Amino acid sequence: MAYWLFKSEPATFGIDHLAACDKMIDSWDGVRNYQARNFMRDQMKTGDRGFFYHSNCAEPGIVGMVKIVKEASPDLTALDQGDCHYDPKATMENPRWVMVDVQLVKKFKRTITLKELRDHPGLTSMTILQKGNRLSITPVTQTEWDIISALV
DNA sequence: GCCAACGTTGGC
DNA sequence: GCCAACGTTGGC
Repeated sequence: MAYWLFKSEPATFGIDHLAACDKMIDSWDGVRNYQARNFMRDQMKTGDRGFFYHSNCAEPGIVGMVKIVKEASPDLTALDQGDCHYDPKATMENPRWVMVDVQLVKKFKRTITLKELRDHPGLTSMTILQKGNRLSITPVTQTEWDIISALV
């Protein structure tokens, strides 16, 4: 089983949005970055776990845990001209982008803040903490997962 | 294939 | 709102 970190802006789609979904399941669509797409397409398996991270907000940090309940499938929002993630280069034959379905496992009682993550000596090599990192989906190691889980 | 210009991300 | 860092685009 692998571990991941899913970044999202709470103003657009936060953990409470996921909690409000039917069975607390939603498609992680709208990803328009090849590296992030490839993680979903090539590596994510049903049963994998992920942290839910809030970015671009007053208190950035990890706010909960999700699991993958459906592996990669075409992200059809790319074909929808009315969707804000519409991609004119996507076609039925080659949808170009994929999504996975995630289910909320747990909303944490508090936010594990970005500062807290940065200050932890065991997390210095975490991808999300590297300078200039902007990927919305990043792998998390077992060690990082365990450390962060213990902070909750 | 190079690379300048541009758009986006995201912490602060 | 600022701005550093990065990805994408498109002319050549």
